[in-house]
Amino acid sequence: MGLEKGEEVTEVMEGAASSLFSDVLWPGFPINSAILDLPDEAGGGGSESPDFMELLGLQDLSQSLFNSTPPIQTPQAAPPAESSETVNFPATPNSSSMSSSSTDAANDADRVAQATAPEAVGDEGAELGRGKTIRGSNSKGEKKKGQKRQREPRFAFMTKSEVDHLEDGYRWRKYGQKAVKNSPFPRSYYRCTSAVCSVKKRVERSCKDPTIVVTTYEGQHTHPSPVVPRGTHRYAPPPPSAWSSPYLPIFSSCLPSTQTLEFRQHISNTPPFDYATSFAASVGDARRHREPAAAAAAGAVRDHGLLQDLIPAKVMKTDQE
DNA sequence: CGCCTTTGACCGGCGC
DNA sequence: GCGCCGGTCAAAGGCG
Repeated sequence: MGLEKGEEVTEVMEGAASSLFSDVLWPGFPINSAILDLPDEAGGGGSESPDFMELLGLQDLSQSLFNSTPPIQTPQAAPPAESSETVNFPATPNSSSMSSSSTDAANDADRVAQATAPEAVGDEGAELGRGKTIRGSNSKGEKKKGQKRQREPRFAFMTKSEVDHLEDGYRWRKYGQKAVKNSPFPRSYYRCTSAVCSVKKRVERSCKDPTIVVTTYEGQHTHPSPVVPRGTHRYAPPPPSAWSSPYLPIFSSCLPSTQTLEFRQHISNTPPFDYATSFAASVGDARRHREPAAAAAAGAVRDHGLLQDLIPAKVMKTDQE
């Protein structure tokens, strides 16, 4: 199902409520990023989703983003070799900026809402599903008819990037890849490699704009984000408060009370807890096959003090109001 | 050797 | 009931 036109869109946050997030604003989050805070249950159903980007005025939003937000200049962050973009964001060395107007994203959000299997409730269920539970005898038996599984909070980032899998400080294991209908690009499925963590993420490219990567996180990391890379680099881990639940209430409080879609323009609204820190850490995980620039960039974005430099004064002002 | 990706198959939900 | 589609599993292979 997804968001139908005419369906309520409670929040298209363009500066409001930002103070809520100001203290947790991930300094490394791409300025030109769009965050799709996906409803827990958008209704499921039809795969043909409406263009909710359009619905939300994202098109205009993204345009204004690119037009009004000057490229963030960060002395530390050299443009990654992989990126041909000149507008780079320090926190995402392999991603340059963000925003999109693609219906692909809409589809994604829509699909996300309907996609996940209904058995697992919370981390436990999801993790069980990792094994045989889903296929096992109890998965069906435990599910009550007509009762859908509660989903993990999901959060979609649309990032303009040349690489599909954006480093976010966590270690992920790819467990699947599927061709997506109406899209020439496959969707990749990743799971956090931590045994105690069941966070998943999906990565796919927008069919409308192949330079845009839609990353959808599901679940909540139950461990510190900085999985120390096996490589040479490590970034400064976020404070414990950043990777445990404290931010969750904030996140939760922002979830629409009704089944609505919420689009957050991160400039004024932060991604929730570890999604933010996760991304903040992203560049840090330069692990293999990532350019050294990532490491440099990682160091560049740790300091919240840079926030002022990263966010246009205008935005900051808005943020404080 | 450990970890990761790839990839075909399988499963379940949903629409027709 | 059937078919489509998304999500997941797991074996095999690759890489450092």
